[in-house]
Amino acid sequence: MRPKSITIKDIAEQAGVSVSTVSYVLNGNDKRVSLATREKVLELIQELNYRPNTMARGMVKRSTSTIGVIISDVDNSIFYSVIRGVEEILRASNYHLLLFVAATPQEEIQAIETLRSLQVDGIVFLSTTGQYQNEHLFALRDEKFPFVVINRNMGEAEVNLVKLDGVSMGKLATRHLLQLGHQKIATIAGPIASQATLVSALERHQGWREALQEHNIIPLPSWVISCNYSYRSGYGAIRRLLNQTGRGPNRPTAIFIANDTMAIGALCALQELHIRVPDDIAIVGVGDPPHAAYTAPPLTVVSMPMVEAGQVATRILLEQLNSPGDVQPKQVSLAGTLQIRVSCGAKP
Amino acid sequence: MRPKSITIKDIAEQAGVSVSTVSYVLNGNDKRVSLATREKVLELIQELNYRPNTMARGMVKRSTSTIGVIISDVDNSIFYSVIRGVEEILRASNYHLLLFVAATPQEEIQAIETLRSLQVDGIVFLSTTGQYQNEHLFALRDEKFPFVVINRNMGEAEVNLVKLDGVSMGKLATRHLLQLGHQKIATIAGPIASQATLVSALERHQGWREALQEHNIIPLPSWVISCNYSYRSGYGAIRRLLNQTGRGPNRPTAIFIANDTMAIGALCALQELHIRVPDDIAIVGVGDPPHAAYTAPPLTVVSMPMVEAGQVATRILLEQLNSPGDVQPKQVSLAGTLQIRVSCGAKP
DNA sequence: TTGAAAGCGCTAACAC
DNA sequence: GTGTTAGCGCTTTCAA
Repeated sequence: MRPKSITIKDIAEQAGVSVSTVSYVLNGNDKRVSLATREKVLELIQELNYRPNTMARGMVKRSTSTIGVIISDVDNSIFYSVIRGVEEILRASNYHLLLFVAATPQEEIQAIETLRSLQVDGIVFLSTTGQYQNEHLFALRDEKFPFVVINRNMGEAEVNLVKLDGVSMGKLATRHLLQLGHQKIATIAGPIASQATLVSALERHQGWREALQEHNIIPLPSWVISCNYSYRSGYGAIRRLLNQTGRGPNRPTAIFIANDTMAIGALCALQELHIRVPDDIAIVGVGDPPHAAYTAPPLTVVSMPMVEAGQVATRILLEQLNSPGDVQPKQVSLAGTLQIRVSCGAKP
Repeated sequence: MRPKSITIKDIAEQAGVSVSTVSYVLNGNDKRVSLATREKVLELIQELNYRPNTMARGMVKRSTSTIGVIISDVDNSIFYSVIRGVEEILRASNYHLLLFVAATPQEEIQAIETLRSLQVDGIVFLSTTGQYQNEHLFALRDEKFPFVVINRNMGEAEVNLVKLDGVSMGKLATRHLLQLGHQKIATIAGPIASQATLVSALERHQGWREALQEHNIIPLPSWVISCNYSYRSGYGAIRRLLNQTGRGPNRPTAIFIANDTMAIGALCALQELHIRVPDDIAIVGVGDPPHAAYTAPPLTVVSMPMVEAGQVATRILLEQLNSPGDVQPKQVSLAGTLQIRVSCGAKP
C-alpha cells in the first residue's frame, strides 16, 4: 500500500474549481475551459507535481493502454529482437508492455488469465518453436479478445498471425550456394522425420528442395541429414554426412544447415576434421544470432526479421484495437535476408 | 474500450448475496462466510468464468502487484539474463512485470513517470554500462519510492544497489592465468584512461593489477592496452600490444581482456596473425555471452551472475515492499565465476 | 464555461 | 454470517 498521492481532487480544490474542470483540461477538452482557469489548473499540476492515475482512468475508460507479451522462452536471442520491435511500436503509440514468460501451455493459460485480470487491451504471443496447444487461443478468439501470434503453427485457424516463411529462407540460402556454382548441396535439416517434426524444419527443407529443383538438380538421399536443431546434432551431422557420401564424386561441396545452432556445431566438427570452410566446403545457415558474425569463419546466413516481426505483430494488434467493429484476422508472412559473410566464399 | 465483463456484482446477484460476501470469499476471508454460501459463490465464479479486475482492486488497495523494469538497452544478452532472474522471483510472488526501454536519461525520466502513473509498486533499473544521470533517482529515493538499481554507479548514494564486482572478476581471471604458470600477463582494458572512463573498466583493471601484486609481479607499462570495450578495439589491440612488447623477453604469454566483445575481436586478430591460442598465448575474458563457448577456440571467461543479479535485486525490492516502516537500503556485490574452456589451455 | 453526480469494479469498516 | 455503504481517482452526462 503505497502512500496516498496527490489527486485530481487536490488540484481542483487548490484551484477553486471542480474536478470535472480539471479533468477537462487534463483530457485536452480545451474548448470547454476558459484560458484563465486552464492556466491556473495547469500551473497547479506542475507545482504539485500531479500525476494522473492511469488505473483510475482505465476503470472508467475500460482500457489500460497496456498490452501483454507472452514469450515461451527467455533464453533465446530472437526474443529480445522481437521485444525490441514490439516495444518500439508500443512506445510510439503510448502503449505499455506487460511481459510474461510461459514455458508450458498451463503457464500460458495462467498468464492469459492474469493478463486479462490486469485488463490489458491485447496480447502478443511469441513462440520460439515447437508444438503448442492452441485451444485456449481459440477460446480467446471466440471471445473476440484481441491478440496476435508470432511464429506459431495455428493450423488453419483464422487469427492474427505473423509467420516467418521457412520455405523462402531455405530457398534463399540454397540459391546463394547455387549461384556460387555449387551443384552438390547437402543439407543438415531440423526435425523433419522424427516424432517431434517441426513446421519450420519442414518448410526450410522444402525451400532447399525447391531451389535445387529450379536448377534441375535431383538431390541424392545421402545428402540429407535429419537432426534436431541442437548444437550436438549439428556437430554429429558432419561425420554422418561424410560417411554417407564418401569421398567420391557424390561428396557435396556445400551444405545448407537449417538453423544457426547446428551450423555452429557443424563448423566445429569441420574444423576438427581439418576440412576448411569455405575452401573445401561452403556452409550457409538460417538464423542470425549476434555471434554468427564472429564464428570462425563468420557464417553466411539467412537472417530472420525478428524485430520486424515484433513490429508488424504489434501494428496489427493496435490497428485492431483502434478499429470500431470486427476486423478480419491478418496473416503476414515475412521472408528472410541473406547475410553474406565468409562461410560460403562469396564476397560480402 | 473493451466490452463490459462480468463483475463481482453479477455473481452477487446470481448467488442472491451481497457483493461484500462475494468479496469475502474472493479474498479468502473464509471464516466469515458460511460453507453453503461460499460454495455457491465459488460455483458461480467458475460457471460465469468470473475474473477479478485487478485494477479495481488496485484502486482500493493502492497496490497493483506490478513492478516496472527499466532497461537501458535491449540489444544485450545480459539483459535477458537479468530479466529472467527478475521474472522468476516476481512470478513466484505473484507480481507482474512492466517492461520499459530507456536509452537516454530523458527517456528514463519519462519511463519513471509513466510507471508511476501506472501505479507500479516499485522499479528495477538495469543498466548495461555507461555514464548516467542520477538526479531523478535521488528524487525517487527522497520520495521513498521503492526501487533498486543493478550495475549502475550511484556514487555514495544510499540506495538499493546490486553491483557486479569488477575487481574480483579481474582478479579471478588473472589468478587463473597465474596458476597456469604465466608470469607475463598483459591486459586489454576497457576505457580506463579516456574521457569516457567506466567504473567497470577501472575495477577489472584493478583486479588484474592486484592479482599480479599477489605474486609480486610488477607489470610493464607496455602490457596495458586501453580500449573501449568494442570488437574493433579488441581486434586492434592485439597489433598494438605486439608492437609495444616486441618479440623479445617482454612479450606476454597471456592476456586478460576486460570484456567478451574485445576478447572475440582479439581472438580474430590473433588468428589472422597465425598466433595460436592457447599454445602461443593464453586468453581470458570477462563476460560470458552464449557464444563464448563456440568461439574458436572456446573462450575461458569469468562470467557475471546476471540471472542472480536480477533475482537479488527483485528480492530486495519485494522485501522492502512488504516491510511496514522504512528500510535500510541494501547494497549487494556479486562476484563472477570462472568458466574454464580452451583459450587458456587449462583442462575444464 | 463550469459543476454535480453517477458510475467504473472492488474492498473494508461498520451495522445488523 | 451477511448486507450497507463509503470510498479508491477518474471520466462524462446532464444541467445550470
